[in-house]
Amino acid sequence: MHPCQTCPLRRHDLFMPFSAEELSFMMKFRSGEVRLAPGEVLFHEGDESAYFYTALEGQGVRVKHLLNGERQVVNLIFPGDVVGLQASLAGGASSTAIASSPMVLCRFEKRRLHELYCSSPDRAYALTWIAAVEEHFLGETIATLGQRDATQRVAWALLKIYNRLSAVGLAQEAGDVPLPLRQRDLADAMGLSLVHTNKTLARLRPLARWENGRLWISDAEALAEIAMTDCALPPDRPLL
Amino acid sequence: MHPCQTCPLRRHDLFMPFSAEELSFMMKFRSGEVRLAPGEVLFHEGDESAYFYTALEGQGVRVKHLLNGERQVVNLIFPGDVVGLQASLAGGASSTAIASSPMVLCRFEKRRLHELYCSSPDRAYALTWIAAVEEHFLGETIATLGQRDATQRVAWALLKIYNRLSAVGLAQEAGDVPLPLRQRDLADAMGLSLVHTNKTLARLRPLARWENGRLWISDAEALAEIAMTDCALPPDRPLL
DNA sequence: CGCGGGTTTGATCCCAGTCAAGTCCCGTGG
DNA sequence: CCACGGGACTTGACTGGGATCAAACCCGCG
Repeated sequence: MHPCQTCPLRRHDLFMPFSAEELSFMMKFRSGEVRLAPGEVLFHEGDESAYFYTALEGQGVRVKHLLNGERQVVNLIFPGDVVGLQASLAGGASSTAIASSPMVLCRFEKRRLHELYCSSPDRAYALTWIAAVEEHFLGETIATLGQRDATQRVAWALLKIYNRLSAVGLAQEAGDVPLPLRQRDLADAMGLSLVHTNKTLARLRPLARWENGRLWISDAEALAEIAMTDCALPPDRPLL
Repeated sequence: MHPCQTCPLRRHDLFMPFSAEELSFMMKFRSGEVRLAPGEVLFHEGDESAYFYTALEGQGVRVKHLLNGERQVVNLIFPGDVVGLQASLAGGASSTAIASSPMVLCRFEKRRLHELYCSSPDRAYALTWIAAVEEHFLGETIATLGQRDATQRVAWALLKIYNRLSAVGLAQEAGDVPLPLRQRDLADAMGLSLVHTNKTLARLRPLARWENGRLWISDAEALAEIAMTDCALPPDRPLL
């Protein structure tokens, strides 16, 4: 019994793809469990994988490599996330999945996906829903990379990460969440240099501290103010 | 009979979500046709739309608005694209869809989506597939915004646009494709200022020209060289 | 003819990338 | 036990790509 089946999973803030009920249903389709040590690779970009996964424990990153050797972290992998579904469907993984901390994942066979679509339309619908949520998030990331400066990007990322992790019950009493990544990972995710990311984190220190693999948010309001999350309505449109 | 039903639709370069056969099947589920004039809005971000669409003719953009008034163009809308599926599923549109040229779209009811999932698993599978492809593309966009400089971004965008449009048969004899957008749109898509986008386009003029709403590519190879599309394999991994 | 939206070009400034040290910490081996 | 080395983090100095400001220019249109 994994923590993710016992902790109160909710579709919180569009961040929790699977409910506990859904997860347990999916368990019938599981084809094994995968355990990764930090730095181990789940799949490489370009791989035509026969599997996709849901993350149960630990954290990782999905990265794309460019010809010049640069890395872009496309997304972080947290407990509850579905990983590699895109790769299974769209003919080859578009990114490499790497564990940042020890991970446990549940493995499913792409082959049986079609079976799932036939036998359980509701679950199939849920899978499409998950893809849609992912798409929503990637859109937000694009807006962040395209329009916000370094301070806003980092504030946005820290808030997103904190909310996502506390939504799956990983927040401790003291209000801190585990975040076993390197600053290099955050830098590559936000399209900033390592050095500048570091300096930005230093400036935000009064509002949020990230040390020893744990993240504290002391002033979420101020962070949100800085991050300037997108407005739901276009400026010229009357507010209701 | 719309051009998109007659022209040879293929799943080309991951860019053509619907085959002609699939499209005609979906036609049974259509609930009407939408025509938009340039500048008209299909849906606003935040809207809880009861519909989603496939684009048949014309082009448009999907934009996110930020609190400071900035715009981010998340994606372009071309004939064959599915629009608003994400909005239908993930509870509210994450972006605003606006027509750049006169558009014709086919409208579907979100309500009947579930029906589709029950009656035709294959089509349901195709829908998830479409979402996965979209996710793939957004990931590439993230890598572009995060890691590439202005010249690379513009070269990448022009190539993508050209390939996408010629894949749906919109290329003329002379090799030009229609691109009725403003430079402002490309700038907002690539996270660059309008001024700098313009200067970059000027520098790329020998390789690609974009005038009067039409785009010519004269040296695709050189453009690809500049764009440095992502490598399928991570650098440290043996090639096979 | 004048107006407004889109495009072009030049001049200036600043955010963030790059280079280069230096610190802290932990694991390894003499 | 301490010396050494390597990896992550920190900090300062310098530079440059792209943002910003400003002013034309080029249409189509009322």
